Amino acid sequence: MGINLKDLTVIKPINLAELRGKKLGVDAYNMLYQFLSSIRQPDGMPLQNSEGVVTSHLRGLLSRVSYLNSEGIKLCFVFDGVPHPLKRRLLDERKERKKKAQREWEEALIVGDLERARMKAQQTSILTDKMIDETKEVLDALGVPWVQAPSEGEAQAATMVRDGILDAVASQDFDTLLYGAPIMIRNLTLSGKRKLPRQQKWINIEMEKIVLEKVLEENQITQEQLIDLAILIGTDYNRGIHGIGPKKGIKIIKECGNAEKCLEKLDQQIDNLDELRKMFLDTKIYSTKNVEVNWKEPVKSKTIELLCGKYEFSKSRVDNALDKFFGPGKGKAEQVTLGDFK
DNA sequence: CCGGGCAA
DNA sequence: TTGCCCGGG
Repeated sequence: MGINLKDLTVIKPINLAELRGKKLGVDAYNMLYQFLSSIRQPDGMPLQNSEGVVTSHLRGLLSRVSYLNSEGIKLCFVFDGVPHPLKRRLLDERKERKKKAQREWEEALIVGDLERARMKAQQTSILTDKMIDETKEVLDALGVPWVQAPSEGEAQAATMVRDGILDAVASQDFDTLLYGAPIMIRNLTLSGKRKLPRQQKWINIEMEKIVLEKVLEENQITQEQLIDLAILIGTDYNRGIHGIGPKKGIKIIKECGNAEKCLEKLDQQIDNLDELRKMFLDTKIYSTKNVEVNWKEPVKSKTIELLCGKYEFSKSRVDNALDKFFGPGKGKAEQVTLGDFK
């Protein structure tokens, strides 16, 4: 789930109005996974149609997309392609953790501990290729564009922002900054409330804007140093140096200048250092060039056929969502905000 | 996660 | 209006 760069980032709270008229590249996997894991019943079961086809991801997608669209925010979904081989270790670890969570979910159900059951169920979430295909089909029906990245979606999205095709990348993951996305948006949600795991507490979640240039400026480091720092802390693609977190990491990278010198000083080693850097730095290698994105009106009949027919959503819910693409709110899209968005 | 419904 | 709970498929 990326690295924790929160301590080093300059976070600016942002509201929906500031995003009006903006084109956002959505880290599709990131968003769908959140839906799949959180839209669940008390016992932990996801939503499904009468044939047992899971629909939580589509349920979340419909409300998120329609709402943001009614606010004049244009989304372009960016899907992950083939993961870099160095990610294998992480993916295998995740798979094991999910197996364990599956067992614990079943155990919690037997004991009747619903809260624990739900929590464990969330951890079992696996976004399948089928779900990804279903999502693309629904997006097509809604007229919402999507892009298939050859490798990491975040690299693709970052490139599109740098190329001026999009305004920002929407993701929870700070990796987005490593890929050089000039602007990222976190917590692209509607209601600001979220339940804290294991606790009765609710906290307010605000949308956040993070400008890469400001992060570098604030820490007095270069993009290359940010990447080296992340590698020292540990990324999805490599284990970090034990005892080095954001705090010690920033200190030592500024002191030594680059990862090699840090490693020398710490008498440590990191495999594939150059390959890791290349992946974050030469993003274009891992992105498709000349992609085009177009926003269209939803095809109502197709949307209803899919969501109400195949997935058995209620007609009123789908109608309501579709209205947000046409109804009174549509005018908001025209009130494009000016300025350089920084 | 989010919207609708209903209570305060 | 605001807050909380529930159901969604």
